[in-house]
Amino acid sequence: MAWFAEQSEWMNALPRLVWQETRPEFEGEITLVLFGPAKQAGLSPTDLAERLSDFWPTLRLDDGSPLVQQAQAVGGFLNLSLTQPYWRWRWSQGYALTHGTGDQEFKPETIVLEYSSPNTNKPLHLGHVRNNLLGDAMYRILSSLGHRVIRVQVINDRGIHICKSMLAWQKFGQGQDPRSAGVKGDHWVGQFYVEFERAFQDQVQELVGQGRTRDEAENEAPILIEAREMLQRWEQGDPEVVGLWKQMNSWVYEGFEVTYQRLGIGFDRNYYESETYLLGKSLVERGLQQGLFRRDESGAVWVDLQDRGLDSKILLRSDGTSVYITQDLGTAEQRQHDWVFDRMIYTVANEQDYHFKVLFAILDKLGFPWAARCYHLSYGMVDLPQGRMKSREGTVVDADDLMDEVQNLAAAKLAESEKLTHLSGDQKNTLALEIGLAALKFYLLKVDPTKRMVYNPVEALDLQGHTGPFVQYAHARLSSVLVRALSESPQGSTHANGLSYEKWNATERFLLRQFSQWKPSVEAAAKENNPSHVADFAYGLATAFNRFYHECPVLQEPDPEAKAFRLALCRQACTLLKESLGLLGIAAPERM
RNA sequence: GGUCCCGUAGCUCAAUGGAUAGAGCAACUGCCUUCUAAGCAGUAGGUUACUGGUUCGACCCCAGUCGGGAUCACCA
Repeated sequence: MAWFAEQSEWMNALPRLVWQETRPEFEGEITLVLFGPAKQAGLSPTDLAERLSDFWPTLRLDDGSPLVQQAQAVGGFLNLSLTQPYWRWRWSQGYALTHGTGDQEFKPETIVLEYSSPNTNKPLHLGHVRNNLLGDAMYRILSSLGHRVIRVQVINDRGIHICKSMLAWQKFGQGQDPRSAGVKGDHWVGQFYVEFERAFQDQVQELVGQGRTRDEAENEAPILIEAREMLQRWEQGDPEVVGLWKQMNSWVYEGFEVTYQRLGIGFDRNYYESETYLLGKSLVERGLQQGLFRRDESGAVWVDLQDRGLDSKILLRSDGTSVYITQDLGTAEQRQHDWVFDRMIYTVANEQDYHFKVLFAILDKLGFPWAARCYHLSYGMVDLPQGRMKSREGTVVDADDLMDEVQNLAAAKLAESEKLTHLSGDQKNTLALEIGLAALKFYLLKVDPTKRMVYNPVEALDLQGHTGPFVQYAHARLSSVLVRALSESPQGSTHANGLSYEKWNATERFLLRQFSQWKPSVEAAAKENNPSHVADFAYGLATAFNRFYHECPVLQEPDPEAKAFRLALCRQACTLLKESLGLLGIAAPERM
């Protein structure tokens, strides 16, 4: 709306003009909030509106037609109705994200985007699913605006946790593998992690029975000592242990890959902790030489961040081994080396807010100029209606089970429908997954990521109302109209834009107005790292279309101009629904 | 205890410091002989946790109180 300000010197003198969408209950499309400017000008809002009344008619489009049809002051608000020529012009400009007006200041960036990053001792669960969907949606949103986005994850493949699974497999696995046992690889390895914990707890109980304290028992349990020995042998490169480690991890990766594919997400590069932790150690050594860190009497290395309002943090243990944050330092530098990124985004749950403050502070202390361009995309935990997920109580929602559930529900709905009886079994399965995933993805993405949320299975599986399938359904109805139109008239009116039609009704105009929200919604989502703005757009457009569909016949419309106009509205609505769903990683089936 | 986050309809969530705080679910009314009823139209549901402050204007900003969560490991 820059052209308003450019038109008038004295309007330029009024700072901080606030524009907003006119609320539906008032006439007009765009509203100028007059309170602030009125105060600056020493006028009452009504007086200011009066002074402005001569101004609006002077605004013209390039072809000389008027821009503002009517300006109506209501209290401190000035509601402007824009002319049909404006909307027609706006529509003719198209709604593409990467072209068109206002792009002068846009600079494409190289963005490293980390998400998922699971441990390799357990299958993925609901929390990972929120993480994955957020990361995937941000990838799609940032890419759609023209950025180069590199999707990465860090694989925590090293450490005591994986040794526990390895040891339990040696003891209880009876030489079986996922294939022979008929279990998905990540679940298979997860089972042995649980087996380990069980055996460990049994041994602790026994030791406590023999008179040890719980702390002593937890330190002395033979199976834990064995696991620690295994970790040492791994660090020394013992071929047998390393071979087993590779085997276990490959089973996990196979399992993860199946889950990722079904969920529809992927990565451009994996960073393995086992490959970057040494790099982290050398960074710490360098900082030590530069006097940025200090070594205490026991030999442990610390960084003091009290000058930045943070505490001291250990970087290397007294035995010289690295801790969690050490590998993050190394991985970060490796990524800057690999991609020379402008920005790096870490999609990690908000329980690690402090960890990332510390990480970025250390990177800054080490003198990396890009440290300030690292960002923690922090998201809230997913709770169940009865509270937090707890593995001990068996309430963890498994990602694969979750997808089965949503697919089965959608399949049941399809089976009772009489619309799609001609589809094959495979086609129905694919469609059921697309619809089920739409429900799941939309449910998780429509919420502000920073907020803790509740996953209620009953609501998440809903296919009606404020849901993904609702939006898909609008798209399917549109597709159906467009297919029929095409078969009616293969080259004819389907390509006319209907722009000469002038008798728009309120419903048509409202639908057209929605289109203009597309780019602002995507830009807001990118700026705030919040895909819910895109979900909002999709839902709002679907709602506007449903009303239009109900009130305005398209194919039966006798007036050819009106029909062509409505068909053009349908084509645009269909495209934008599909694209907005696409940015959320949701399929847009043509029938359902 | 220190630090950080959160508290909006019965439930789940919206609302760049702006108009009468909006949706969906659940409840209740209507609408399929008409392009897909996974839809549309409507009714009902609120002291935005509480108390002050700033402002022409506060769910939003500030202070305090209460309630919930996270974090403060030589765990990852």
